[in-house]
Parts: sequence; C-alpha cells; structure tokens
Amino acid sequence: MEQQTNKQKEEDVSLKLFVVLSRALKSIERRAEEDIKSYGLNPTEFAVLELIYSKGDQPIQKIGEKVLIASSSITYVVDKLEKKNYLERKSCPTDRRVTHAGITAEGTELMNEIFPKHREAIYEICGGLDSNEKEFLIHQLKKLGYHALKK
Amino acid sequence: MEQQTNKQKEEDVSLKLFVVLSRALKSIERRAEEDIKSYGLNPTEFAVLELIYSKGDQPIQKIGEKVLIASSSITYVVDKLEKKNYLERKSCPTDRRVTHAGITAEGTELMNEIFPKHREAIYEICGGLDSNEKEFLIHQLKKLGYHALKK
DNA sequence: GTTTAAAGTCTCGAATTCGAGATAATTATA
DNA sequence: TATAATTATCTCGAATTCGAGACTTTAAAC
Repeated sequence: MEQQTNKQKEEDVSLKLFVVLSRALKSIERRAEEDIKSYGLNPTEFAVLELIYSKGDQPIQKIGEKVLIASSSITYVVDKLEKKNYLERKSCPTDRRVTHAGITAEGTELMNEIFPKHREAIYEICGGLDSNEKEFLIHQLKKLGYHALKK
Repeated sequence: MEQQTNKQKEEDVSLKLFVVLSRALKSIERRAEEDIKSYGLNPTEFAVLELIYSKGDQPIQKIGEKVLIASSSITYVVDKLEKKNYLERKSCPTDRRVTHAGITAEGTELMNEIFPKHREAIYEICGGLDSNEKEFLIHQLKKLGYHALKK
C-alpha cells in the first residue's frame, strides 16, 4: 500500500519532468528558430552548415549521425544548401560510394557573419540560469539522457 | 579582455546546454514514442486524447493551447481520432462557433488500458535520476523555460 | 575469383506540422 | 441597428521528416 503510493508519486514526478522538459525546450527552440530564420535558414540547415563550418568537410553519412537526422533527410537538406551555394558536394576519390559535403566561400562568409550573433542569441535566451546552474543542469541532463538512450 | 573571455565562456556553456537539452529530450521522446506507437497512436494523438481523458470535453481551440499545436493541426489530429472512434465532435449549443471534442466509451476504455502502462514506461525511461534530482531539475527547467518564453 | 554481405547515397511516397486565408458566428463600437 | 473587430474552426498548399527500397561500390567469406 505504502509501496504503491510511493510508486504513484515517482511516476507522477517522471511525467511532470517529461512535460516540463518538453515545454522548456520548445520555448527555447521557438526563440532559436526565430533567430536562425532571420538569417534565411531553418534549424536543420543551420545545424548542418555549422557542423561543416566548424569540423570541415564531412561524408554525407556522418552528417546524419552528428545532427541526428535520417539519411533521406540529409539528401534533402544538403540539396537545399547546395542550391543556396553554401555547400558543395565533392565525390570521394578513394571510395566512390562516398560524397563529401564541403562549405563554400559564400557559406564561410555567411557563418563568419551569423555564428557569433547566434551564440549571443542563445546566451540571451538561456539567461534564466547562471553559469553554475547551467553546468549542473548539463550534468543532470546527461545522466537523464544517457539512461534513456539504452534499452 | 577578461570581460570578453568570460562572455565567451558563458556563451559556450549556453550553447552546450542547448545541445544537451535537445539530445536528452530526443532520447526520451524516441522511447516514449515507441511506447505510444505500440498502442496504435502517435505522440500528438496521445497527448490530445490524454488531455480530454483527464480534463473532460474541450473546445477544439483549447486543445491547441494546452498541447501547443497550431489550430490547423488540431483539425487534422481530431479528424484522425474521430475516425478511430476515440473522440467525437459535439457542436456547442450556446456558441455556434465552437465545437467540443469529447472522448467516446471506446476512447475511455483504451485510455484506462494504456495510460497506466505509459506512466510506467516514462518512469522507466527517466530512471537516470532519483526523485529528488527530478524535482530539482523540474524547478530549474521551469526557470529556464520561463525566461526563454518572454522576449 | 565468385558470391555475399555491408555501406553510402538517393528516390519515392506517406505522415505530420505549419501559415495564410476562407467562412461563419459573436461581441464591441459608433 | 449597422459596422467593425474578434473568435473559432476549417481548407489548402508548402515544408520537413521519415522509412522502405533502389542502386552502386566496396569488403568479406568461401
């Protein structure tokens, strides 16, 4: 009986956490998206471009792993970024299955311009907590996320 | 100079928090979605059904506010749940603009069956933290989300 | 060396979400 | 009361994401 009540409570807290987590992220995403849209990109495009901007040329496959989207979606996003002349595809000479995506001069120029602004925007959006609180939150979220990952 | 370095660091922590938050939620969502799909619903359908199951009949409009989706999306979701015979539309007698969505006997039966299972599943998924840690996390996430909300 | 298995990219169609605008009903204003 | 503004719902088309499967190339197994 006592057992049951306790379990009930634990479940409630977990559900609550799930809801609050979803809402907090949604609020942040809405603002972040607004920022990113003002640069003429959507969040996925920005994430892909940012990856290649900071990490250099990437095989199409790897992009999906890092940004957590399906391979068929990457094709779509890279297509769009290529049309905008921010990325270019380069077929790999050593493995002909592979295509790399690399950033263009125009893409680099764009990111030089907007990345600092984006950093600043995220900083403002996350202003509800101080630096130490953020560090601790990161730590806890990692524990939570790591456990959720495995099944 | 010192000022600049400090700012740099704060921005880094904020970016990191954003990434970790996104990933943690994505891990949880993936598992939660898996659970919900096993009941023949998708997350949005479940959320809408759960709202009406626990709070009673709702005007279509209100559903969107509570579940945070656009009005055009609600129409779509309620259509689907109506086709599955879990919800029914009831036109409001006092305000003819309004349509309420109410849960059917079949919908209630389904939720009686699956809601406890879902609670349990979320509890398992969130097992990376103990109850106190969750409470504290909820508190911090509220602070974070509340700040992000206003602009 | 063939045959099989695996890896990387892409095409296609389905599902979901959104925003803009249409329509209808209600409320506020002049 | 007529007019305007607001509210509620829905339609439509566009954007984004996914999964299944096609195709090519490479690696492994025999």
